[in-house]
Amino acid sequence: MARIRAKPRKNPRQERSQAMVEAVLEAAARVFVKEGYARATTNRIAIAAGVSVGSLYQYFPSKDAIAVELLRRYRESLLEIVAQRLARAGEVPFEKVVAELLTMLLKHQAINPALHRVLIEQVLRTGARREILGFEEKLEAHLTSALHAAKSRVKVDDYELASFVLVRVVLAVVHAAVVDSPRYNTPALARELTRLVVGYVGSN
Amino acid sequence: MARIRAKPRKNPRQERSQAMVEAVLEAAARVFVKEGYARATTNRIAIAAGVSVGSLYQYFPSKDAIAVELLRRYRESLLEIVAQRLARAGEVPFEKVVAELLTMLLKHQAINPALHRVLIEQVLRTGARREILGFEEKLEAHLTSALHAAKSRVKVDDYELASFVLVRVVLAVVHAAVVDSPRYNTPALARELTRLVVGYVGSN
Amino acid sequence: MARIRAKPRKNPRQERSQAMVEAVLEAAARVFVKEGYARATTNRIAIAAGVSVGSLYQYFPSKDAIAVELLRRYRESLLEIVAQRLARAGEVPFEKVVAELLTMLLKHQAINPALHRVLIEQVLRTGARREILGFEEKLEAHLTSALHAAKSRVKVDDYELASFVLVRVVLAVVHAAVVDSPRYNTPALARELTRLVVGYVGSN
Amino acid sequence: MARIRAKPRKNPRQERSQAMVEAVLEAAARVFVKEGYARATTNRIAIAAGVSVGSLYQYFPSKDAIAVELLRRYRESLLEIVAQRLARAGEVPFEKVVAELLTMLLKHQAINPALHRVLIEQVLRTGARREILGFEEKLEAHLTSALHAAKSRVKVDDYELASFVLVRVVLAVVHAAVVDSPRYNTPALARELTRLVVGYVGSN
DNA sequence: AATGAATGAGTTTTCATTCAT
DNA sequence: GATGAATGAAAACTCATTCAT
Repeated sequence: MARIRAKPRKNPRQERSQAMVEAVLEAAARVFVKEGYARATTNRIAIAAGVSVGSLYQYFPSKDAIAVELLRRYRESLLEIVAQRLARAGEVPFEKVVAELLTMLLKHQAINPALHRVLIEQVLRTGARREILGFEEKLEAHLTSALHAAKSRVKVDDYELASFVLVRVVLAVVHAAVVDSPRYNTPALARELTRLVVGYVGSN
Repeated sequence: MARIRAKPRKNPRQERSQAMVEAVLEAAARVFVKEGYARATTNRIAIAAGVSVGSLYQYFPSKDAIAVELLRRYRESLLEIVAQRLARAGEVPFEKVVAELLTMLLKHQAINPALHRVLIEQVLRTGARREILGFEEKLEAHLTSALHAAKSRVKVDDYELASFVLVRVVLAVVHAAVVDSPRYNTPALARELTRLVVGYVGSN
Repeated sequence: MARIRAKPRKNPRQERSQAMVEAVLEAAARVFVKEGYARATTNRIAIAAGVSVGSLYQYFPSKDAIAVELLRRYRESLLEIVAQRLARAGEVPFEKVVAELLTMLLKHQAINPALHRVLIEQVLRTGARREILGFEEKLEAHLTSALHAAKSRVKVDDYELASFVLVRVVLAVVHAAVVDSPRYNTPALARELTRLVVGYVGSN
Repeated sequence: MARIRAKPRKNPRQERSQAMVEAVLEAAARVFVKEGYARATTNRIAIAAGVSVGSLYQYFPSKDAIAVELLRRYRESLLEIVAQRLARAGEVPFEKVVAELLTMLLKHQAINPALHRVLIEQVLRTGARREILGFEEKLEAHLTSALHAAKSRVKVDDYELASFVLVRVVLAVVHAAVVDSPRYNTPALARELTRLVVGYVGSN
């Protein structure tokens, strides 16, 4: 009997592995946030993931490696989101891009600052700094490009400095609104931030 | 004739104790920043402070307690500085207050975001959340007052929302400039931020 | 044809765990007696047991827990022995039961008063008092029953008081003979004690 | 002005010292019983005694030394009491001596088995075994003498063995009644024990 | 002599990581 | 590969004892 699948299912091994990796990462994220990095023992993570410690170590060489991967993914997804929106900055009214981006971020679809906070210090101690760091810098680069693309509508002198400021500003407010003060996480905040940003980079 | 001490010697006990507490806190700050919280063992801190572990435990019941105290002091001093400057917001041109404040903060006289970063996650896991938390909220309260005082010159609708945004914005940029990207820690940044803030809260 | 295991192998996990628990308890008993409770560190016990400290803590949450379990077992086994002998008190001549019991105890098959002595003070400070305490009381209950069963041959008024006295008397003398003054641990002592007991509770 | 005291007051120094020693011993007894030997820190004892640790060490070279002295005194006083009563065994009806002695002991004027229990294990680990040990043996010696003195009225064969048994019997029951089961600490118990003892050593 | 802060060796305990099953 | 018991280095913390004041 012929197998019909066009795209043959992934090797069950790999599939299983992948599921395990995901399970561990999700569990780790939960445990890191709930217990803090120090109290999140590998055993606890393994249990939360429904696997054995041994299996955990099959896929991650160390506890830190889990943190690194978590941070990597977190940043990757954020970066992607932001880059996509900014890419349209040349075409669309600047204000709209900003408003959209902020609304998106504040919906914390992909944002988990509590996790981010737990991870950042640990990962900084790791050799993975290189790979991981430069997240804000990458965002800045995207923004600098976007500003250049919208040159005519923008009133900043130093594009890089402005990008630096803007990236930090937006991330900080978004993080704060998502993690510390959810009461401020409203459409009003998005409008306010948009006003701030537009007021800073340029009028129209 | 009895001799009257002009400067009555401080109680040597207290004086010595105080010196010890200070030594431990300073050493802890250094070690926390240099090694990270996890690797900053109480023994290491004690050695760095030039005292014995036992003495350390005489004054701090646990490693966490050191972190809590450090964070408390850090925030207290920052709060004081900011509150002082903001108190003059009614009299002086708004722009000037902002510029002064930012310049001050960026000179990181009293600012040590690296330490702050190390501490924040640890202390959040502690019972001291209550005492420690609410730092940003306090800043916000001061700022809200200042905005009210400068009502006529300010163009915001929601004073509290604006304070929330501004506090986070300024802290984030300042911290980033001090710890992540010292290359941006320039007078230009202070000017830029001033422009951002003034552009946001009001013209004159 | 399927092979049917006559002796289904015990779960290796459990088997191993059990062996470890036993090893730790035995080692702890030795070390407690030899070094005293205070000097019996968990590391010393672990080494004596031929396991790692970590393993020790896998099975016992603390040093005290080891002491508690040791005392529990000690008393359990003693209780069993005594209860068995006393159960026959109704059928057999009283004197014989007493003689047998004493002989048994004095042979210190199951008796280790040195250990008992080391443990008792420590365990009394523990939350385990409840579980552990009441050992003598249980013995008294057994004895009271036995005395009731032998009513006709017994000349005591207050069965409970008599049981209290007898239990303490016998335990004390046996312990003393085993641990303090082994020179008295002779058949003569068993005879003497029997005479004492029989003289006290009843003639025939 | 002449001082009139016939017995000049002790040197104030010595007096003070003596008071301090007593204070420490009393405090230590309390703390040992309440907290157990291990948890009874020298600082706690010093505080309980209302003196400084330094002063404590002025009079006792070590924590163990306190325990040793406490045990020494405890035994000394008990020994004295018992010896006094037993000395009259030749003159007075045996039953009366026993009854008196038991009544006295059970009134726990001078008896503190809880303390005794805490001390014994610790002191056994000390070099002071020699000085301290042999308490029961001394009691036995006194009793053996007393039995000899009352030879005609006594029906035991082996005086030493009988003394061994009796000392342990009485101490155990008294201790139990004082510390474990105060509900049995009644005149009835004294009568019962008297009956036991008299039944054992001899009729009249 | 009295004080109590300082000491640091020695404990208990944890937990990342390994490895026999 | 999966499992989870075993490991032991390393950490937090205690407390008997000392000693400068």
